[in-house]
Amino acid sequence: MENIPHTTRERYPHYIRVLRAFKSRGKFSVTSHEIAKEMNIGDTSVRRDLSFLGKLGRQGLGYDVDYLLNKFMNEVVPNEREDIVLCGLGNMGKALVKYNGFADKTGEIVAIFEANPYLLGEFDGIPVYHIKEISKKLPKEAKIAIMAIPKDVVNDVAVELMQKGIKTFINFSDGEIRTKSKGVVVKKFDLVSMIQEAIYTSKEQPKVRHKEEVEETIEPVENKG
Amino acid sequence: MENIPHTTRERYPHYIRVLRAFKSRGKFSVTSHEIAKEMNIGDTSVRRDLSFLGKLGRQGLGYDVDYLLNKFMNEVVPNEREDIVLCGLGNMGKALVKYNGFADKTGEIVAIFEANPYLLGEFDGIPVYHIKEISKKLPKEAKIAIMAIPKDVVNDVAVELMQKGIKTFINFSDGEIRTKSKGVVVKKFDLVSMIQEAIYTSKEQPKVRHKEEVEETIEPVENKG
DNA sequence: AAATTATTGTGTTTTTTTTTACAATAATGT
DNA sequence: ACATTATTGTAAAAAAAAACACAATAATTT
Repeated sequence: MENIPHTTRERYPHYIRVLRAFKSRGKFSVTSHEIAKEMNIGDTSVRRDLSFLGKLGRQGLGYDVDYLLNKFMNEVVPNEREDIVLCGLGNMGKALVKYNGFADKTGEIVAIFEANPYLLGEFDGIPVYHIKEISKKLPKEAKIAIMAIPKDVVNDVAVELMQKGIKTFINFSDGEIRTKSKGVVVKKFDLVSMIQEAIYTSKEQPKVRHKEEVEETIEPVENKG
Repeated sequence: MENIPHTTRERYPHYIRVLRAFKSRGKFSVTSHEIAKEMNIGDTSVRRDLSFLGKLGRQGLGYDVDYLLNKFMNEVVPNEREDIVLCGLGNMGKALVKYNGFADKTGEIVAIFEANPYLLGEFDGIPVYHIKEISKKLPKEAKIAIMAIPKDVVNDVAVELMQKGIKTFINFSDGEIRTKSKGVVVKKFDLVSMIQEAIYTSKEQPKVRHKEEVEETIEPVENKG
């Protein structure tokens, strides 16, 4: 778990996601090629990425989905599990709480801070405190904050959180977190950049690597229901 | 605009974001070093990235923020401007519409499709149609869809959209878009992966490249208000 | 006006990442 | 049981990206 290349580590969370998807489709076994296709990378990269966690596959066969998921959940995720606080319970905040219950996956939202007094109390089982109470109510172990508050207050609130020990911010606000102390990581969620990246990708000429192996991924369109 | 490296192109949207942030702070001029710090990359990378768009800076001085932004808005963005449709007007859908008005930036949400009949009509000035009316009401020029509908229907709706010509999906649903025809790009928004990536980044030992140039970015904490 | 300092743009080198190539192995068909 | 096919894991090569190094140039200081 030490000398794993940066790009590989960045991909690990996405392996978990696609493996879950395979599992939910009822797939028990999966090949590097199938994973690669789903992740838009080469199959050798998949095999190399996985090889850092041991010899997980079976030659000629592929990988067992459950085994792989277990490996990830036991060796990759636990080191990374953290308590999370959410600031802001507007549309975005609510959507994030309900998003897909990541409690079992990467950590848990343990507290919500919100300015509107009518929203205080509890939401989805999580305590909702007033935003002015951060210094009193911030759970000691929390190291991550998700910011979903208006742009004019996001930096001030972030500063307060930093002073209480928050090191990682995921910023859904349209404002910027400018003040950064050492060791603080800010990940900005930016829909505009996201859309533009998607457009770039879609306009890029498909890399015809390998040989002539341009594959149709289209499945017969089954209209259920 | 042709032989620009992949990583550079991926970063361009983020330059726009960072430059906007500098501008809103009242900065007129900016150095590659400052941009680099904000983007967590090296300053040489910044200069090289920008050099693909021409000689934009002034030696000894830096770059003019407005000039740079103009360059991006005129040469990078226009080629990438697209009409967008949104599926789903729940918490996430509403949050996305209100997010930060990207109409002037990367494209515009031109139609919303939603299953709940009480929400039909209009939201934030954008027409809201019933999800069953996609084939009738989908704007012809739309090539991008943002999916914010429940997991059990996201693939079916996506298939319908593909058949009407949508090529790029940004998937906020917790369900997967499995069916993919050729040329279709699906960008999955996954909070779990996002948080895990952020944690990885924050745990990584800071790359002390350059010399001993570990900088404190902390600004004096001014508590306004 | 000369020296100093700051900073770009780019040729070159280094590092990182991806791809190719293939031996090893496992199942399947004949 | 032998050939064929599928697929992993990894060494080696190639490609891509990042960093170094520095000439060129612009402002500022002395």
